[in-house]
Amino acid sequence: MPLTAKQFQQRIFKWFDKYGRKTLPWQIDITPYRVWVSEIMLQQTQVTTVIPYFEKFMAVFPTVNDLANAHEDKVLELWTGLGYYARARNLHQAAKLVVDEHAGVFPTTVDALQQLPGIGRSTAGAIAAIAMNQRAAILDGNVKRVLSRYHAIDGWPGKSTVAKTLWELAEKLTPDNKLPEYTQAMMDLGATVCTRSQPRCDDCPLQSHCCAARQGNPQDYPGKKPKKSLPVKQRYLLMLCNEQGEILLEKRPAKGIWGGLWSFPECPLTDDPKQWCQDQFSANIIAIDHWECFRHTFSHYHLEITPVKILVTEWQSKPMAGAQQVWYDAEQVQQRGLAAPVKKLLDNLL
DNA sequence: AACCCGGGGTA
DNA sequence: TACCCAGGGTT
Repeated sequence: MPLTAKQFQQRIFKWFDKYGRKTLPWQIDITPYRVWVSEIMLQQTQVTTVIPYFEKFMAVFPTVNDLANAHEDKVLELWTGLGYYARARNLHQAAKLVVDEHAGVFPTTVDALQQLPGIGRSTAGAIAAIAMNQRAAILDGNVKRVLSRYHAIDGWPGKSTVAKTLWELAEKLTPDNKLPEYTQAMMDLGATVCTRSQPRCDDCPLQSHCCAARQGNPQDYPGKKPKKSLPVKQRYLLMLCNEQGEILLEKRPAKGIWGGLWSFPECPLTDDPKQWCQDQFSANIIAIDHWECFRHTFSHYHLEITPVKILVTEWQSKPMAGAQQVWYDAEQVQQRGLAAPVKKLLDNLL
């Protein structure tokens, strides 16, 4: 016989009292703003990575008002290295909406929260449950893993039928009280016991009623995403340096890869970077140095980057369509939002 | 190298 | 509804 919802919750609460995490930065001084920022950062990113970013972010933007009034460049700078930069742009946009359309007060229903950019069903549920003690379900990666094992639910949770089943389960098991504790407990259980590989079933409060544990194959749940082979793109990244020791960066368009971040000018591998540089910029090239090619992988393609360091004089910039280009010194470069490989190259350059 | 992740956008 | 897009870290 499966556990009733009440019995399930009792086991979860008892486990959380003993083993749950209670001193994460966003669990201290709980406010909707702090919970919201933490939940956005925790999408796609693990707790240990998020902590220093969260601390820095809160030091610079202590309130939603501070964030709303910030420049996007500053927000992206603080996001550098976290990835999925649309999260930062949505966060900034949502802060403006909270200030302009909700008088600086977070909406208090799941539906209203979900209207804000970057907040979907699970994140809305987490904010409502953790910061507002509302009866709202979450279904993040941890909870998907716990529930799909507990009920041996086959199939990849990215499929709508599987997601629907999991959401129904999550809603049914959500208690009426102590929502912050329950929500944190489910995430903690997935993060520390019901882990993706080598789950510690002997330490799990649900073991005796877990279908996957009984079958002896918890690692088979949740079902895996169907994989496809990734195409490879090749690019030169042109690290243009002038005689003042400055470096040319250009702001990327808001949409697409590395949206809104600062990067090096790119040229296709089919072109000669020296020729391309002269054509594009009417630059006088003093020295050119090809660095070793390396690979950066996105979720949908591999990018093979060949960095080329080019020392130029007699700079005549031809304005490129929509490209904002600026010469930065070593100091200023660090204060821009940068994609991880660009940051790595700049670190080597300086 | 394979795998994981919550939400936005589009056909 | 069913895809595609987006970037890091971990295993």
